[in-house]
Amino acid sequence: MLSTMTASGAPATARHPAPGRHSGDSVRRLMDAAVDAFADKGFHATSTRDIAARADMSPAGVYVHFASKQDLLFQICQRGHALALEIVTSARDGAQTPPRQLVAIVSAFARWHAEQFRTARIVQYEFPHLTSEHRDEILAVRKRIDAVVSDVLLAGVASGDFDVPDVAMTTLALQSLTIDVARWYGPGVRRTPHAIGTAYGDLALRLVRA
Amino acid sequence: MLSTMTASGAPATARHPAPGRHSGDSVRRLMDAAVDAFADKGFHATSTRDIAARADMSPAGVYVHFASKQDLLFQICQRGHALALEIVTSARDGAQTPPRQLVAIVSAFARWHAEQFRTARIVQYEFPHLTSEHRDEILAVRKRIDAVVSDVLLAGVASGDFDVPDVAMTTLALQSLTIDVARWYGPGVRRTPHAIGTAYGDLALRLVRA
DNA sequence: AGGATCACTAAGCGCTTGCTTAGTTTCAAT
DNA sequence: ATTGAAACTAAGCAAGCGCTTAGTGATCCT
Repeated sequence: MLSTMTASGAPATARHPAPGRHSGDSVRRLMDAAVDAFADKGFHATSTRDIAARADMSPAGVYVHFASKQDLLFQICQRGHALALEIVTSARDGAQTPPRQLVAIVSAFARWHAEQFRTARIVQYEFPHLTSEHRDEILAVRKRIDAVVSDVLLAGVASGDFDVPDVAMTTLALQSLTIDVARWYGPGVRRTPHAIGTAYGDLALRLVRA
Repeated sequence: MLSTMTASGAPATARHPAPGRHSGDSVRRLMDAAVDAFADKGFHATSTRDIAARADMSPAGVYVHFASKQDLLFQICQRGHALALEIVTSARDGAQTPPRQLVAIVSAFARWHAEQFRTARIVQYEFPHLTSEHRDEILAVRKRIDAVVSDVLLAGVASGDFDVPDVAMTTLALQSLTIDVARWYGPGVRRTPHAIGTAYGDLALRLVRA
């Protein structure tokens, strides 16, 4: 994993993926630190010195592993979107009928947005700050996530399980429901991510009048 | 120094601005400029020079009318939240039964989030960057908006019009639906704000199984 | 042992930031 | 005509920004 494709001729990952040393550890610590900082204060309000300090490193240490602050955001977004797509597709594949698939998708996705709300917040709200080149790459993954939901809706309409006058709009609404969890969820919310997932699965069924 | 005869905006000054000079015009131009900039790039990525330039003013001119960049954000948030509350309450007051009230509220609110998506984006996504003092003041208005929706749901459950197992969660979900419009709407979206409002009114009814 | 390569830091460069200061212009009220 | 207040600008300050450079010590490969 973590296939690093640095944009310019910047430092890439080691040729020897040697399991020795603790280099992979630093990459992980830096990404975790950046996720926390970006989710907390936003990309532009976070300084590279802030990220370095959270990872117990000097400011220059960041640039051993990442080409730039933007590169950090990009790799977090990439990893987050890949994870989101995986969650949605495997939720769909774990159920057979469209109604069950819809519930599985929405509840798993809502749960993820609560459990990993810091990553999800970056994925949903900070990714527009990427350069257009990187943004386009991410947008392609988002389209695939969208298509998974949309296809289940279409299948449900075809099978007569769903009553949906406007599939595109309902897809958007379902996404809104789950995505917005990352905005309002945080430490201090009394509901568990699991309970949120269950409740949102029910709400999704109501939206399609199953 | 050419700015005395700027050809931007309205052609002529007001005939008789009774209360105080033509300062209200500059305040408005600055707030409009800030709304555009904040919505486009985010609060922290926007410089005061950027705002000043969009308002055809020198960087120092901003500080004649606003104490700081944060003050600008605060006043935009304040005005935006006041407007949002007004839209929601007047939508409720324009209808009699809970189902009609719910449709009126959700469709008006969704429509506003599309029509004024720049202001709405700041209201929903940039206000956390306020200082905690200012943030608390804004949060009080948000609670009142929430209460309007929640009360209609409770009334509908009491009257037997709605079937809602968890009023708090459904209130949250209804807010998510409308708020998220500000995230995805923008120039280029083919649906009109009015059509979005109508569609979202229908979705709201489905959520409460009316 | 010697050399290359790595992760990492101290110091700092050039630039932009939010905001201030000192001064000019405009204009209503004297 | 003079005053006084207000709107506005040119210039610039201190601080913080992203990122680079030069160098250090540890580890690996002959």
